[in-house]
Amino acid sequence: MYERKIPLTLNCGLDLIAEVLYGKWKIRLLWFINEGYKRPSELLRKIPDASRRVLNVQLNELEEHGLIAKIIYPQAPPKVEYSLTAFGQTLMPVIGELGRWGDEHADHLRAVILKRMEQTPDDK
Amino acid sequence: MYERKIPLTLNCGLDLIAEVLYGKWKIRLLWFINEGYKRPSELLRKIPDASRRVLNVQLNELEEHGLIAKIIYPQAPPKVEYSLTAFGQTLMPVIGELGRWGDEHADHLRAVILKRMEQTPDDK
DNA sequence: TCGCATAGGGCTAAATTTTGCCCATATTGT
DNA sequence: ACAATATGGGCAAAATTTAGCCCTATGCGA
Repeated sequence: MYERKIPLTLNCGLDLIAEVLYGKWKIRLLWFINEGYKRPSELLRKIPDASRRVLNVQLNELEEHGLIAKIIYPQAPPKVEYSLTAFGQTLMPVIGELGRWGDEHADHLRAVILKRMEQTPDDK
Repeated sequence: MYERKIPLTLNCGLDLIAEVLYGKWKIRLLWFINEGYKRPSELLRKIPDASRRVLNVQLNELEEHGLIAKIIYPQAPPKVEYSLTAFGQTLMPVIGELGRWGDEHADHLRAVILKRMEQTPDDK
């Protein structure tokens, strides 16, 4: 694993939630798991832009942070199912708020984001 | 500026809000600006862990995304003040929710985050 | 027996973000 | 004159995250 060189900041609630949600695909993973897509292969199909590797890594992190639970069925080929823990479920309304805000302001957001990118071709 | 090589995903509201909030210090910046810390030097003092450079960069991004407005007073030494735009203000309740969730579950979160880091000294 | 699907981890390279340093401007205080 | 304050951007290096490739294991069907 990667060994951090700059210490984390864990002062307030915003730091703490950031620590568990930062990660390109984490919110999406929680979202789809909540919708009932439980198996890693399903999730990969739902999020085709992500590499299989990162999904695994981020699923592991979500699990270690107690947001999702993993069931390994002792079969071959292997079968694995994730589900939200009670703790993870408490987060869903908050994620719902995030998505709702983004949806409500989708036009404006798309406009400003794209404008920023036009300044230099393919910018961030 | 940095030239992106992997295209952005801007499908749903979650993608869109992520695009404007991703950045180590952005949420904190919005938070403090909302609390009335308007000048860059004040914000830097409130967020001493951040480099002055990034705060500038991220303030610029927040401005270009229409979340904050910048007033430059034609003085010397220069004086600058940021404030939330009406659009930015609509985001504050959502950030409030994030912080509230983090605060409510602070003990649990600190525990699981630290446990993850003990697995290997100084892990992420 | 080859190919596919399922799941996962090691490892390196690439992508992206953040840091830190330097330079520039103008004013006030020492 | 020199230091300090305030703001900001160029630039390269460091830190961190993500992508991609390879290897493992089992069972099913062509």
